[in-house]
Amino acid sequence: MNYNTFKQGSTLSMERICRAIYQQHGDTIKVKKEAVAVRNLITILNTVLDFSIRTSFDAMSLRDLSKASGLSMGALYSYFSSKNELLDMIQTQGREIGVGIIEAAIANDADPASKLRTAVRYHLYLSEMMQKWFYFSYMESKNLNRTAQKKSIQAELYTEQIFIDILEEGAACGRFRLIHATLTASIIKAMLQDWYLKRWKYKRRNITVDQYADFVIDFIDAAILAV
Amino acid sequence: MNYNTFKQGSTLSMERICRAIYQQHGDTIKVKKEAVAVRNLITILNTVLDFSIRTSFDAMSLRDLSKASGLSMGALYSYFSSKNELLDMIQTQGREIGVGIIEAAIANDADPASKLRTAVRYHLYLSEMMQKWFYFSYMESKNLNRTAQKKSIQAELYTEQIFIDILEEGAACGRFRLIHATLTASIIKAMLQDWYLKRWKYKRRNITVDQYADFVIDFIDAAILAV
DNA sequence: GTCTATAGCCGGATAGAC
DNA sequence: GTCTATCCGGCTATAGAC
Repeated sequence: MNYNTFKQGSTLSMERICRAIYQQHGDTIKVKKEAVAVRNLITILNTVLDFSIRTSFDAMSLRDLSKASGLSMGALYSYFSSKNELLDMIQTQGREIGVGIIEAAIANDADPASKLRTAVRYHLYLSEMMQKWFYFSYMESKNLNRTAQKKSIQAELYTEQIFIDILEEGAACGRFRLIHATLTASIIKAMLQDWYLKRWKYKRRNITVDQYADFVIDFIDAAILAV
Repeated sequence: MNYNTFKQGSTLSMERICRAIYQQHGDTIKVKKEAVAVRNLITILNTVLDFSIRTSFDAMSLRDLSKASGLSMGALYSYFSSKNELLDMIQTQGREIGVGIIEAAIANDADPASKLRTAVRYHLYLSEMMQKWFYFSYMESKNLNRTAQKKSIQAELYTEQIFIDILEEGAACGRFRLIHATLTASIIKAMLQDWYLKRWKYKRRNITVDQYADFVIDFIDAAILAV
């Protein structure tokens, strides 16, 4: 499996995500023609995600968004009822992206070591394909209200748990040397996050996601496989 | 070396840092009595750093800062000439913290493996002691203007280079197995950053910085030491 | 559905009293 | 040195025309 194969086999797309958003927000989105709504949602969200990467959601005024997306202030407000709802919308959807994809990928694998490699690789490929979303989820979670922030924390802990489970399974059957599963999962997550948080660095150095994945997997293998 | 020893031997303190800031900003800081100025700077900076951790610098209004610090708007403006200058001031000072400390710690060590362990440990201890500053440097660097942002990037690459050098030295003399030095340094940095970016997580799990340091060092050793 | 115009508010910054 | 009072620009959000 390499990134191109992964990408071509994936059904994820901005179109799909925005259609999902449209269907889940039938009450607040005032535009009734699905085709129009989805088209504009794609424009809006792409613009917001780009702003977030270049500066931040907070620093983006709705006038900025209006200008950059080509939609008027009035038009924007028929897709969300406040700037904060727009933030929530993207955060919530961002969290759902890929839930299930990694679990499905590792489901049919009996060997913990191979399971771990697959989980790492799929996570990296997913974050490569959906980088803007992952970046936004990480960097813009601070401005959320308390309940939304709790959800964000739970999502972080949930994906970490996937790694903890694999690590404990591997330790139990002697495939991994005895290591602190929770701490190991934490730093694995840190390595995965670095890929989408510091894309500028890896781009500048011409590191591809395949190289990064191979490297991280080798590094983890060396650190935890039983001898 | 453990964290307590490190902490007690360190001369770093809010007082020292603020005195340095006061001396470097003699032109913009209108308050002439050093004792008064330093005392208020400590209050101001502590308040700002706390805001950054709880929400963000952007989300903090100067009225918020005024209320929380107990200083009036007018008083605040005798310590900086604009909100943006306040940001720059903290960023610049934050970057200087600990430059030299890590280099000094590893200077007298001949063995690359031991050098690497020391660099990791000192970096973690330093970021533990100065967590607010490290957090601020990382999270609030996006709002900087272009020149300040370049400096921030250079600082990131500079500390990374320390690790690259150690890794290449160790690979050259056969102490480390052949690994991609730049990528290895990157993920080591990611592990170090996780400590101060996700303090809430480690606190919740009762992981101390000593435990984290021991763990990370062991993990890296296992991954890169030649067999 | 989308636009323009504008209400109403909030935040950064300053002037001048004490 | 520090305060209060105030200016003014830019922001979110809405009203109403097309």
